[in-house]
Amino acid sequence: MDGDAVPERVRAATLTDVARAAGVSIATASRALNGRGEVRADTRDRVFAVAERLAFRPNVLAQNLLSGRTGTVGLITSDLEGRFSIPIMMGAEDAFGAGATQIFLCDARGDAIRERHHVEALLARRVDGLIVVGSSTNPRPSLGRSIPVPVVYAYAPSQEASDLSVVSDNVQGGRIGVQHLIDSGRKRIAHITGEAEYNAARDRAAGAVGALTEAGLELAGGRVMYGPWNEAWGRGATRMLLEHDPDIDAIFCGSDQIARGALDVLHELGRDVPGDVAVLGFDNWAVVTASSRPELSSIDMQLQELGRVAANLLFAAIADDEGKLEHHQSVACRVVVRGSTTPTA
Amino acid sequence: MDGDAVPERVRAATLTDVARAAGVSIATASRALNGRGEVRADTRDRVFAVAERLAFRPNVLAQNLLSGRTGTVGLITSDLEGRFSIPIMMGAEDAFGAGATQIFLCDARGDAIRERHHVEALLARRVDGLIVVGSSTNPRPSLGRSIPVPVVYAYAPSQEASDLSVVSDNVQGGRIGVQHLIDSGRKRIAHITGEAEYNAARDRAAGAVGALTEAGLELAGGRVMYGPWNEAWGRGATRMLLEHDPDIDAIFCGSDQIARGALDVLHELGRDVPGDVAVLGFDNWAVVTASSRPELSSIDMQLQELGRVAANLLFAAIADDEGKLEHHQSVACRVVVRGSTTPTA
DNA sequence: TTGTACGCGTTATCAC
DNA sequence: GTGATAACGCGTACAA
Repeated sequence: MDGDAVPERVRAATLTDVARAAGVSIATASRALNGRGEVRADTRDRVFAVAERLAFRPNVLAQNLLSGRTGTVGLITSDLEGRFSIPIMMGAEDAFGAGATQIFLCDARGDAIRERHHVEALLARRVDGLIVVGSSTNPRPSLGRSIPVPVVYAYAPSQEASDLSVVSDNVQGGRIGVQHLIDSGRKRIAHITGEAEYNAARDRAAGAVGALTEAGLELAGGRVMYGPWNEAWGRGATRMLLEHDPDIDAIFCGSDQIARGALDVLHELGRDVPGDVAVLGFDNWAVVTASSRPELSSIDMQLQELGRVAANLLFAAIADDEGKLEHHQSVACRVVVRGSTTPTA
Repeated sequence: MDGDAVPERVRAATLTDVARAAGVSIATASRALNGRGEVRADTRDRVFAVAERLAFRPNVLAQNLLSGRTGTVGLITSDLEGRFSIPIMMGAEDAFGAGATQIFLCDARGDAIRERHHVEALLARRVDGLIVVGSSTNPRPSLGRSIPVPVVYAYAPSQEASDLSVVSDNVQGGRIGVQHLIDSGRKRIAHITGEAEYNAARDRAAGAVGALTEAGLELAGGRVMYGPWNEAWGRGATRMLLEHDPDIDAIFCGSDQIARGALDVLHELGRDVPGDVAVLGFDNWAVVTASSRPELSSIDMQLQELGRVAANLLFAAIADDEGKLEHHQSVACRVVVRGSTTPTA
């Protein structure tokens, strides 16, 4: 009752199976398949044919046990929505190259206990290294020195200066945002951003104010407007701003969601964007930028690039055993221009 | 120059190290640590103390090589933003329990070649099973029968009926959406949704229309309005709807983004939500629901639960070798009520 | 060119 | 109660 209807799964073939079927020793089979040493051409072909037929896949576990390296890396995140960690993971995947290294993704859900637990599990699996992705840009506690493999902190740096960290350059992000607005002819530029408790907010503001000062301009509204990271604050702050300073011609926002709120209020009040007022966001989050009217210009943190850099750093640390690595690296942001800062052609 | 300043990493301790340090054989050490067989209490304590001191972690690779099981599962997604796969992964992580099973996350980026590649890499790592998360709810090609481990298709079912699939019950989702609107006193209910090429759109529409018919009501607007899955369509469709049928009292949308568009237009036209018109979304995507005015009621697909179900099914398939499993499972949606369908107290 | 034998770190099965 | 020893699947010196 089972001959063909239910194709039962067969045990995966081992090198021994291949060797036996090809009528050679496992050493020869191994050499043939790995291209090591000298193997006669027809022997090699026979082995390959058999391996193909049996769908032989070398047992990576056994290889690892021998080599001491697993070709796996753990990525621990606390970013529940995966908004930051997914692009970072994709970048890391890229950098690790075609399947040579695979990534265990773990979600600590902001819980230190759970994080510790995942670290233990990953170490038991003998990962070659760890990437820890923070949930905000604020420095986070180090996992400590007792970990037998290299650790790279991505997005959120470690509080420990001797650890390896890769972060976004938010100061530069703030700077190029303002530069873009100045370049498109704006002079009265305001800055609405998130909570001052976040380094991201303070750094972006510092960059923005710095660029304004260098250009001999003052911040419109008189001060950086810190508040919640949401649309409601974007709306509220924009209203306050326009009341106090009706002739502003650009609003640089610390997040796309804040910018979205700003856009909505400007629209309600009949201000033309970008004609009267330009609006620039931060994060370049497609969900928000694409659905705004007009489409939202934004600063992109290049998280995928950040993932690549983190992966390369980890890779180097694994290989060099922390020879001479740059312990703190930062990834530059770039401006993505859309209709909210420049008139569409 | 290196005694303490640069705490060089040490090789991870092995069972042999522990045994030697404790002055026992590796067999005894193993027994003591695993609680197998009889070991004298003080011997056990000594072994534990040494293991603790050396930060001994059993090499899972070696254990796996012996047991033939790795306690790992591959999760392959094509959902670039991770909007669906992240909650599904979290659910799976939950179901697999505390660190007993770990998940390799791979992003195929919608590319069949890359997917195949990841499958191969995962099989080489001897994962115990595979979860494949689709990017839409449309049935997707099967990975085929040649895979030596169980495969569960999540979110998007496999085209192959004999494969294991877990999906959201979109028909039921459409049904409970309409029921909620009827329960809150609505009678002229319209339905704006995504592209008809998507099963998700058609299924939700079918459920919605079914529930209306059962209640003796007709669909306002005369037909299901299919269109792009974005805010712009939500806005356009809502305008058309109100022109043709000004006295509708509820709009059920096939996605939160479409609903967001509908809300914006209603707001522009001075219609009160939910007083004049109720708006109900689908996906319960916090980013959108929380930033809407008023906050958006929505249908939740319970993706985390879906992940749990998929993981349990996979687990059962691994254990039972596909004994008597329900090959096709679906997860019910639920209504999440917020201000856009019921007046806030 | 090919085969034999060892070791990677565990667990399990024997003896003692 | 404890200690040798054989697996697990592979790569590789070494011998043939």
